[in-house]
Amino acid sequence: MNPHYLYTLLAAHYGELDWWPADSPYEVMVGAILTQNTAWENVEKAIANFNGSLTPQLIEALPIAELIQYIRPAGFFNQKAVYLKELTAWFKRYSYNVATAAQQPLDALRRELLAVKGVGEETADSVLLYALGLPSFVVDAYTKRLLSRLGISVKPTYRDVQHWFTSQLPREVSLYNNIHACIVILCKEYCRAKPKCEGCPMLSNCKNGTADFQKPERICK
DNA sequence: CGCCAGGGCCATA
DNA sequence: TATGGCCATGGC
Repeated sequence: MNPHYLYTLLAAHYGELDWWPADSPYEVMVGAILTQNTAWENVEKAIANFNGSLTPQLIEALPIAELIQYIRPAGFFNQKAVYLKELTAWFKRYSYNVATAAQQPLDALRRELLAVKGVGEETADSVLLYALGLPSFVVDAYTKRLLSRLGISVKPTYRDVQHWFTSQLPREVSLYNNIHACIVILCKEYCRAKPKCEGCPMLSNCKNGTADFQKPERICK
């Protein structure tokens, strides 16, 4: 199993996606913070509280106590309110303009983001890839779990998993975007902590968490 | 009732 | 550098 083949399998079922459930790049950034260890459905409730007026100007102006009320459904609201303020302050360096920000070198931007309180590796890469459109590969809990269930022996650290993909794939935004998108969509349905395997194109014999992915060769042609 | 969810910070060794 | 406790809501 290699990343190219894995992607072939995923794309065969989910196609070419241009993904991240948000209406604007800034909403991607907000979603990336709010979804930290949180069910996406709760993030949607929080974002809906802004009634379509979720802008960096609003978050900048909003007192923390009020911001907390907006994002309450997403949990961890005391810290996340601060994190949203911090990330928004970072974005302001580029006049709240993703095209301006994206002109900077990728590695410099990544270091900047990692220096923002509340932004770790996954959040940084999500912002770079899905908000700025830069080729930074995103690794999340689903990605690690998928590789584990596939029986792929990679040390489950962010760097090692990321390297497993990027060292063997072309450095392309659309490819990075689609791989992570397919993994999230597949895993939301079938690769939770307690897997639900009926109908999964890649799983078989899942019994109460001990399940493993079927040899993909036997599933996809 | 308990487990889980698209992490990250901070204290400690 | 590598663990462990902590943060909090809502769905099941």
